[in-house]
Formats: sequence, structure tokens, C-alpha cells
Amino acid sequence: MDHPPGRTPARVKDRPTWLISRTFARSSGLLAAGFESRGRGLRSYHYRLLAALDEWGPASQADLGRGTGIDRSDVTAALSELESRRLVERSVDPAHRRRNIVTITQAGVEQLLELDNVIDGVQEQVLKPLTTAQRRQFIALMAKLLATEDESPNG
Amino acid sequence: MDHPPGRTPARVKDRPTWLISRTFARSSGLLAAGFESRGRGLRSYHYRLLAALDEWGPASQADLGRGTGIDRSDVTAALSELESRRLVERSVDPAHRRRNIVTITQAGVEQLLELDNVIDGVQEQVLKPLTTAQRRQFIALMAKLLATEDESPNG
DNA sequence: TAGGCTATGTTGGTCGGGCCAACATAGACT
DNA sequence: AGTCTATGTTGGCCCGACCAACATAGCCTA
Repeated sequence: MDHPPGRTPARVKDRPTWLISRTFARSSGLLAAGFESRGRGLRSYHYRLLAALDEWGPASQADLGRGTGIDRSDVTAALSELESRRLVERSVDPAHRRRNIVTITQAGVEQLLELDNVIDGVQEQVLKPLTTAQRRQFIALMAKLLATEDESPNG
Repeated sequence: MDHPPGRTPARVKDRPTWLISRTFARSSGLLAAGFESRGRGLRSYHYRLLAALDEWGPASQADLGRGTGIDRSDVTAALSELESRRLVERSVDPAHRRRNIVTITQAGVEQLLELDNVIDGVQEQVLKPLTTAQRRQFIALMAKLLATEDESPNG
């Protein structure tokens, strides 16, 4: 993730795609460190699922997948891990017996709050080199960069 | 990579780390598409290695690894693939018989130029939503974000 | 009512980028 | 001579992201 002595080939090092990938590496490295130190072995999928359940209330696995952008199969796996930690409960939807209704537990809510803190700290670390105004700019630029995605599928 | 109907949990969707990860997903998706269409099955490791060899001249695998930030073992694998396509040649360093001297071939240079074109096109696609001034800002902000890495190891 | 279609959860893969451990051995340094 | 480091290589792991296939529940329609 670091390659510090790094010269980096010239045709690589100034390209936006390269900067983006380094930025992501930095961000996800800090995130991973945060999860490792206070995340009890959970990963980003778990956080996204807990967050979705907390905000949207109980949901089926398929809905969770659609809402979070996580593949159905990965949702299944991640939920099993959350369930074994009692952070989440699965029950069959009586109206639709093929469907599971997933609910966040009290312990899940608490874990989520803890992860919130970890992640908020990481935001600070990631943006540390920038001034407040620059942070705002940076965020706005990324938002604009991504805005197309929402409007035109496959855009 | 897309998750278009995506609402995305609120505590997730506005965090810089999330925007960074989406930006990266967009960028690397476009890159992958470019490599697939005109990259003859090569991937980013191959490009980085070819670029390094082209710019720095023949080098040992260890030096390539250090220069590009690619792990020694991955350098070995990627070079084998490049070698089998005749884009690169390995020869034993007579002065240090444990060391390989890797050289880019003419075909390698040509492939590199082709990849350059592909990748330049991707830069354009990635930044398309931004104005020229915004692109400059965005690049400058990322450069600043990453500048710490060079100065303080593990920073 | 029977047949087909879709949605759901699950299993079991693949891939790329990034790591790490272990090993044999070539050179260097003591 | 003995130790230490550097090199290339093999083989593994992890995470995030996909995909294919499957059984089956529920639907909608011929």
C-alpha cells in the first residue's frame, strides 16, 4: 500500500487514475487499521449492512443487497458472520416464506456506534493534509464526479 | 461496482472515505474496461512494469519491485507473463549471478505505447464531469493528500 | 389447474490488487 | 569459515467484487 522509496514511473505518477488509486489505498489502509484495532474482526461489508439495517429497519437480504450494492451471495456470508456474533437476527418472513427478515440487535446497534466512531476518526486522518476549505472542495469534486452514475446507469 | 438504484445508508454515503472508494471504483472500472478492450489481457501490474522498464532502462526484479511498489513475488509472476508474450526479456546479471536483468523488448515498447493511449482515454472519461479548472483542483488536492506519504513513512 | 416465470437465499467458484512466509543460494562482510 | 543480506521463486492468504447454478416459494397466465 505504501511503497515509500517510490519513484513511480513518470507516465504513471501524475495521472488522475493513479492518484485516485493511491488515495484509495491510503484511505482503505487507514480504514482497515481502524477496523482491526476496534472492529472486532468486522469489515466494510459488515458495517454497510449494519448501517443499512439501522437506518432502514428490518429488511430482506435481497433488499439489503440492492440497497447497499453488495452482491446477494456476499450479503448471505456477511450476515452469517454478523448473526454468529449476535449483531443481527434472521427470521423467516411469514408472508413470504422464502424470504428472510433481518433485524439488527441491540448489540448490533452498539457495535455500529462504535464503528461509527472509528470511521469518523479515519475521515479526519484521511483529510488531515487539507484545510477545511480544501476538504469541502475535495468532497464536492468527488460528488460531482460521481453524480453521473446516479443519473445514467452505466454512465 | 455500480449499484445504481443505490440509496446507500446516510452515514455511509457522505463520508469522504466512501466517496473515495466510489471514485476509485469508477476509475478502476473504466480502466479495466480499457485494458480488456485493447490491453490483450494485460493488467495494471504489467503496465507499471513496462513503464518502469521503459523509463529507467533494464533493471533487476528487486529494483522493479521497489520502484513500482509491487511485491517481489508479484513482480516475478507478472514478468513471466510479459516474458511469455515477448514484451520483456530476462537475462542473468553476469556480475551478480543471482540477479536477473530485465529488459523491455521492441514489442514491449509498442505495447506500452498502445496502453498509454488507452489509459489517456480513460483519464478523459474519468474526469469528464469536471471542468478544466475543477480537474486541476481535484488533481492538486489529491497530490496534497498524498504528499505526506513521501515525507513521513507510515504517515 | 398446470406451466412457466421471477425472486430469494445459498453454495461455490473467479478475479485483481495487495500482502506475507519460506526457501535455496549468490555475494558480501567479518 | 561462518554469518548475514539480497534475490528470485513458490505458494499461500485476504478483501472487495462478481458470476453461475440451484432449489424452491410465490406469482401470473394460458
